[in-house]
Amino acid sequence: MAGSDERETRILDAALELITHYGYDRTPVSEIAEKAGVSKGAIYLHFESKTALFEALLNREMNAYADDWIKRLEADPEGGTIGSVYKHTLGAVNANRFMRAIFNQDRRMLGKYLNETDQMFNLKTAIEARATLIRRLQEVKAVRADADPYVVSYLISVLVSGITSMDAIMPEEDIPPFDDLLMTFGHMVDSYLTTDDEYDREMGKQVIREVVNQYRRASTEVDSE
Amino acid sequence: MAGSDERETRILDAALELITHYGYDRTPVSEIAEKAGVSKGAIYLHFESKTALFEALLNREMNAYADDWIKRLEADPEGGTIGSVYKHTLGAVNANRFMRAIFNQDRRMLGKYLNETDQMFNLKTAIEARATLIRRLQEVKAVRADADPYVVSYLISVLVSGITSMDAIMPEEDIPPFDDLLMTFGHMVDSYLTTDDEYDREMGKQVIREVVNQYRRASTEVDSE
DNA sequence: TTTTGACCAGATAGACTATTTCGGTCATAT
DNA sequence: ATATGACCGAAATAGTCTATCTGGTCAAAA
Repeated sequence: MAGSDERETRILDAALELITHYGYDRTPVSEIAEKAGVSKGAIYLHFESKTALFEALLNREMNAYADDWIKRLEADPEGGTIGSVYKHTLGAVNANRFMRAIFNQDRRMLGKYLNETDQMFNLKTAIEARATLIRRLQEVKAVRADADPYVVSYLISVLVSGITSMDAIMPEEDIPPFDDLLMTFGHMVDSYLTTDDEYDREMGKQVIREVVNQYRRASTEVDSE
Repeated sequence: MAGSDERETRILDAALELITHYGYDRTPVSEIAEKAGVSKGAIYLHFESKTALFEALLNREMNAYADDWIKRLEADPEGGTIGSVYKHTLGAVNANRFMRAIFNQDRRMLGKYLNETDQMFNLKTAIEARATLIRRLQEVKAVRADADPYVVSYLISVLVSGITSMDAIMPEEDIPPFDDLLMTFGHMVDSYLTTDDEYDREMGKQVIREVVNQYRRASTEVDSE
């Protein structure tokens, strides 16, 4: 299977563009095929169903999002605090229209897929993953101990969701520049969660680096499976 | 006009119950009349149009919400910080289903009213009002100077909106208890914004008390106009 | 004067049909 | 083997007509 992988990519590319533009419901498989330059039947050689195709796309974009997140984190010279982790989470989510729709469970774009009984993406899982990081940072005293990890993680998720979807509620021109939101958001999280102790903060950075590396390893495994 | 005021109240009560339950579009004036125990014509003696009725209700609920907010603030022994102000904002919004829909611009409940070109409620105005308080607190150094009032106010509004509407996106059982959210939210805002200096904090409490009193006076004026 | 409810024009919902579109399959061609 | 596109049944959509309902008015009753 030489060009097969490349073709699958082309199909997913086509699906991504059409779905982000017209939404899941209004994107027929036939048009995905046309845009990808293959026959409709060929699509069913790669994917079991439209739902499966969509979930493959979701999987790919999820990894792309994670890679972007890591890249942002590593590029940040001041990165390493919990605030920066979430700051770049927010940045990465915002940069990917598809993932934005996923995190916000946007009906406009995801349409009938949201009716599927067991979606592969689950908000609670995402919140819990973030909570785990907070918990580990608490263990090394890089995050204040009296914060409830799940509650904090939930609030941060609310913020990420809210910030990346306020344009649906409010005219664009009343929304502050995204970079300002990013910065303030990071400061807010940091000043609430990060401890004052220099030593503990360094430990925190290490933990975050560990988690990032784990994440990177996990995502490359998935890619080559 | 003796019982007229009382009747207007009854009409608004009926409208509130029907609209919060069925939404603006699916609540006919005739049903409001029936529930209020008056004729349909009578409603048009009190209000120019369905829209005007709705806005009268909005006005009333806005004041009720403000009163509730003040009551919560005053009942809080630790109240007085900016965090407590927003904590009780969140509490008051959450307690009023109607205001929740307003702050979140909920299409389900507000229906065609959202198409009205100039609604009396404007999110930007609300955000700017909150920003003004932050600005005044900065003047007396009760709030850190490097925070951009509009951006901070915007983020807080996103949180308030998000927290009171996540149930649309997420199953109830995955959402932390509201009181936990309230507390953490308050702490977060405080630890980011409130300064360490004891004296400045006292000044801050005074400013907040002033604003609250102004607010109370303004709202009673409206009530008796 | 105050209140009512019959009344109106326009909007909405419902029923029903005709047509198109869609996800998915499979005989055929390459 | 691999890929195609005509084809299928189911479902959505568009179109049409009708009956009901809605916001708002106003002559008449209280």
